[in-house]
Amino acid sequence: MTDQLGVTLAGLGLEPELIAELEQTGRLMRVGEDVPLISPGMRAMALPLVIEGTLRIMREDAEGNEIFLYYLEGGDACAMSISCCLGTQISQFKAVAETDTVLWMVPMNLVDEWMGKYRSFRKFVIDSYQQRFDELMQTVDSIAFMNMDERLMRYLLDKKQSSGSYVIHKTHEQIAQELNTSRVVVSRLLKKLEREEKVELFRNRVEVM
DNA sequence: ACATTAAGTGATT
DNA sequence: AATCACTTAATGT
Repeated sequence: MTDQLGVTLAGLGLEPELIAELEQTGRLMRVGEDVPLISPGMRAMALPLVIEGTLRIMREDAEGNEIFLYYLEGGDACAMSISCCLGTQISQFKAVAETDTVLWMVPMNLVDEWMGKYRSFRKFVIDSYQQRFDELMQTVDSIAFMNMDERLMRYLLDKKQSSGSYVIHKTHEQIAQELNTSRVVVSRLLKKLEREEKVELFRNRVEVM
């Protein structure tokens, strides 16, 4: 078995001492596809670093309506859990494994300590925060200013990029839930995109051209 | 063969 | 864009 953790950490540009600490104090966690990692209201005890797979980050209201926000991929840290750690400690977001995912969980108290101790870690956290913020703003834009068809197309392309595959294994119903709209609307828009030859439709599957 | 789930579509608001 | 109502197609038992 290859040391995927080592590979991931090496790509982050961190000090060797920090990497050693990371490897010593963290623990491995596997999350199966569609298994929720955290829901709003839960307390985050550790900072998840994605080693393999993808996490889907969503906003969810009390009625269970949810909106897709962005994906976390290999090498990404969950910036929102850092805000949990430094602030209220209560999650405002929902994270679900999009595929089978391997995570390296780092205790929150150490995250705080390392921010002061290691320059590279401070930069990593801030950069990661900046990246998430940018993605979040794109999503805000798409919800506020874009039509549903543009939003859908953006969602499909986003998914394509994060998974590295043009095949999307989701039902119209699932897509509708993530965009917080109705299945009928998604079906209609997908059909339109198919006529424009931007996608191809199958049962339980959408292929992006 | 029957039930269930996914997807397509017209009409209405 | 949302909802209803209905149809058709695919899949599971």
